[in-house]
Amino acid sequence: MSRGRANLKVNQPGEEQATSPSAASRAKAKKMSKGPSLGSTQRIVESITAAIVARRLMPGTKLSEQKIADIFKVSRTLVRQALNQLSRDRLVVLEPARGAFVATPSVEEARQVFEVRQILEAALTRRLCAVISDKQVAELRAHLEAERAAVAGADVSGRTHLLADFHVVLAQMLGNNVLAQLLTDLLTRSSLIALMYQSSHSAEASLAEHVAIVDAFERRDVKAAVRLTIEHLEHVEQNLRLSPHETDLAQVLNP
Amino acid sequence: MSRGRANLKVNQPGEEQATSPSAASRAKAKKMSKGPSLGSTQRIVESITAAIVARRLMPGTKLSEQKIADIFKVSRTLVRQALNQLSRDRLVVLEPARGAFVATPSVEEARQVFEVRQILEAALTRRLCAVISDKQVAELRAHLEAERAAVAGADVSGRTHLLADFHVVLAQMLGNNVLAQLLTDLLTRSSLIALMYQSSHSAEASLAEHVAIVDAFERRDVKAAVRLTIEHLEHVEQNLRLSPHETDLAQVLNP
DNA sequence: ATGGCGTGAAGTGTATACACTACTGTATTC
DNA sequence: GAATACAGTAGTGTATACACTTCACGCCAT
Repeated sequence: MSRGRANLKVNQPGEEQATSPSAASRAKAKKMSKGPSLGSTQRIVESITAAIVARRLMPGTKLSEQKIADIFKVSRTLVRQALNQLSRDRLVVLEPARGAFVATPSVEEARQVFEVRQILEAALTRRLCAVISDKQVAELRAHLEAERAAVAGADVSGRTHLLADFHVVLAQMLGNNVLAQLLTDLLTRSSLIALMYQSSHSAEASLAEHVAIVDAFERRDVKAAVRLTIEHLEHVEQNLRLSPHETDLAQVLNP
Repeated sequence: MSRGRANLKVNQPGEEQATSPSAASRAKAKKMSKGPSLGSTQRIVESITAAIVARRLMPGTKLSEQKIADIFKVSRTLVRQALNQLSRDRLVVLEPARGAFVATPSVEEARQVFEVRQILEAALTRRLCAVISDKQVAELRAHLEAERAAVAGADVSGRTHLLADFHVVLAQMLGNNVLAQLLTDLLTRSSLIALMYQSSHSAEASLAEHVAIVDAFERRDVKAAVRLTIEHLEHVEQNLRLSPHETDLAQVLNP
């Protein structure tokens, strides 16, 4: 279960297509058939990201370059590229001459991430509510149905992904790829934060709140939609065990 | 001037310190004296960033790995790392098997960047206005004085940097490093956009608007501060020559 | 017994070497 | 004469090799 096609694409649902029009047209003009060329290093990034979000790599874990290189059957060069990329996403921390470690976001950082999310998503909701179409509401309904199925099932990884994806879908509906990309990064960090501080916010509660938000969208009730969005984020944040588990040290070491 | 402390820190004014408490304490506990280790590849990133913002590297310019490696007297390895990092910052575009080019942000991307900036900075202004101290207002006054000096002088690069830095300083005053970092990235992209679409927004006008915003801060006038911030960004955006100069091709080739 | 110091191994940081892809210029054919 | 095919070349993509830092174990001294 280590290699193969185990990567389930946790990170960018929107990908970063069309950074520049020339690049897009050029890529489209040539061959868009061959797949493996795009992402030999990307594959590693996505696998590690998936492993972190799926709690198979705990915060603080050392990521040895050579070990990862052996696992993926590539050289350290590509692994280093992947780790650098993950470092930019704040999922791993690079300590000079010491190595790469799964990030251990601080309480303060967690607070800041959620503050920025609240800012971005409140504005996003406000703007989207003004321009959303019936068809897009229907798409959201479909997404909620997928969430419902995942929550009902036992696929923890897929559930987490879908619940987070809801917010990204909103950004994409606004048509702002820059915002969508930013939000994607913040959501990935949120996932790491949630698992590190053992969020007690149940998936059912998140789903219910998503439903309420979509209901507000359908009514074009801007006030309610924004309020529900803010409250949703507050609920998620408040259900974090926001005490640095230095306390674990006293708890773990009892005879 | 190759190594040592020659890096003039163009990009992150806040740096990314204290990503995790353990990392911070560890770095502090050991030796915080030796400097050169931090940034052999960072130096290249900052130099290229500075060159782009200073209009010494025009959009679309190819960045050959070997040439850059020769210039900085390093191997292609470090240059590739730097280009990857710049790619993540959207300052350069990496085309597979073709090379790295200075990014040519589309009109649509420019619009999106400014939309996100408006969202973030409006909220930032609103929140900061509620908690800003007299001492911080004084700091802003000092920053404005530095801007005034730069605008009066002939240092185009420093002027651009200071005018952009104003917005980052606001974010730092809020104490939200995540927001500050996000805004830093967006401002760098804004600089590229501004030079690419030849902004006609004068430095004097920006400075005047910054002064008006700080005045509103001093009065704790939230409404006015937010309005002035939004208007400021709208002015900057509206003064862009928002027509992709593909027209240049027809304009340049007439007999 | 404890604390400082040197030596070794493991691992990161950088450089170099090789493989393979994409472009340029030339020759060939219709 | 124009378009296509082909070979050479420049440059990227990846792997490997080497240098240097860090950590750990052990030794010696206090």
